Amino acid sequence: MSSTTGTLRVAVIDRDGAFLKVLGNRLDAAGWQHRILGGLVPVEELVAMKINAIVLDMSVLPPEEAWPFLERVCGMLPGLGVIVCTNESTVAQRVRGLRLGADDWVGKPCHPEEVMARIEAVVRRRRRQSGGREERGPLVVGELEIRADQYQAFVSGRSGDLTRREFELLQALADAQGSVIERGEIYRRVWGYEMAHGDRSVDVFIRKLRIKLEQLSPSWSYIHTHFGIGYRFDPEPVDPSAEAAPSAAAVDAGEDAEATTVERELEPTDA
Amino acid sequence: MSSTTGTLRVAVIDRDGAFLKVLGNRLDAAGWQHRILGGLVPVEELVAMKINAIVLDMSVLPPEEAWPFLERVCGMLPGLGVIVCTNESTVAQRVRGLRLGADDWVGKPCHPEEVMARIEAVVRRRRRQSGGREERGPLVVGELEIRADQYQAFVSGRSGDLTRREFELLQALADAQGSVIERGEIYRRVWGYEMAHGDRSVDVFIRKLRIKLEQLSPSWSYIHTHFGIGYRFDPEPVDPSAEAAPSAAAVDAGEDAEATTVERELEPTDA
DNA sequence: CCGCCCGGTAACCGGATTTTCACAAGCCCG
DNA sequence: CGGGCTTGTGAAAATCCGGTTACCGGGCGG
Repeated sequence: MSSTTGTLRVAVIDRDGAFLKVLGNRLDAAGWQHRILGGLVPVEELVAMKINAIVLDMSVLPPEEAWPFLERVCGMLPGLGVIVCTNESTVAQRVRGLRLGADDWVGKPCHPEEVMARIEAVVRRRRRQSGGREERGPLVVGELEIRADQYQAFVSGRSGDLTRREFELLQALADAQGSVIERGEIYRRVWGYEMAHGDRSVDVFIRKLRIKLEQLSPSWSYIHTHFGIGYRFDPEPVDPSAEAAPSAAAVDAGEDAEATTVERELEPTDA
Repeated sequence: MSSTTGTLRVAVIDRDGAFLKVLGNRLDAAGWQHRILGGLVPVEELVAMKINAIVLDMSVLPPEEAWPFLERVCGMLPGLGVIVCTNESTVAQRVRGLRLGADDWVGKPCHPEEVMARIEAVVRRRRRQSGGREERGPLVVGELEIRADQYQAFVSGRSGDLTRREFELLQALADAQGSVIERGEIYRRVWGYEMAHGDRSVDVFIRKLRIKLEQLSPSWSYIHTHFGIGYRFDPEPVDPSAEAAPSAAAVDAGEDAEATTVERELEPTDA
């Protein structure tokens, strides 16, 4: 379950040193990003933080501000998971908090692991209902537009006709923005399990993808090979002068001009 | 806040008479429909009940069945709010339950009002993203008019004679406006629970729907297949010329010739 | 009790996609 | 400059997928 959660961004509004310390450690251990806030924070700041959830101790807020703050937060950030984690409380207070929009209410003292499990539960539910993918705006790199909601890449509205695997591969590469990924890692991310020794699937799909990307956007080069390591995704304009002459020689040596991608402007050179 | 909740359907699996009585009263008072279940219930039955949330006392289940049951319920009904409400429990148990998919875990004794507030909180998370469109006006796409209040689609007043499932499928597709939806997601939205591996129901109903939509509005194409992924709903006028004269298509291929792969062996054809 | 409607399942088929192979081409290092 | 290992290529072989049709069984109204 937790594996599906991925990395979360959490804000904690509290002042209880011991609790903060131990919770902080756990959050770090889980790889979640977190930020401690000492008290009342403008809601706009929370918005800017792009967090998935907030853990709030009502008692650190000035009493007359606590409820309005909770209401404001829940109202302004409907997608945010709100877990109130506070000392003793009455049923009425808990009901009030939950009705105001809090997602959960835990009494202190509480185990940080449970707090995290509750955060997960809250975020999980929120994500599920959104159908999994929604806030993933189209990613634009070079001339390419990668649209997760379409499982497809486009250039000026033109579809790349990528198959599912090709698209997932593209996405995995693009997600790494600029860094080299090893084959094994690519395989794990796209295929979902460990690559068998000697499997060339990644290479083959890299090729298919390159072909389709070049058809789509011939003046850019997107996938770069790192010998002995893997591949790197990085859009860069291709330099036309460099390859015009040499490539022409290589190509016309063979016979299969049409089989591969395109008849470029290698023509001009010798024609 | 509670005003937005509307009427909910809740199942309670418990045997604590006093608790059931007082909770039942509150549920009635709130106008929520509820059903008391004495113990282990086949998940299929829960599916058929179309409930929004379930309140579960783990201790009424045989100990070796409790966790698997919780897991099964959460796995099969991802949209269902699951509130575990049980006697004493350890942190580890609560964490386990929450990680297994439970949305909340309350210890007994607890105030029924709080249980209800927690149900609301859980269900609220669920509805938020889905847009809570109750008063969905007739949706018009292409020639089609989708009327939720009639469970039916029309073209210039003529009914499509869609069955309930067909209509729900259409609606689910249309709600996604333009995005590709995976089969599993479609199934989840229309059937309400997790699709079993190898289930072809979606495909078959897509076909039935396509047939009826085509009868209704032959000059439009609404449902598009995305191989290996799912379907996309997007009304577009069908191109009559395309199929009328296939030979013509080949000739005028000039426009998108390079868009698709097209390894054209230019010479063989007429040479 | 009969038949029809509707949802759901099984199976077949053709086409799309993925995997696997064999070999050519490249890169690195000594 | 040559060998050894890595990557690019092309295509065949193996799978996977979706379209379609037939059929089964429950619910319902006559």
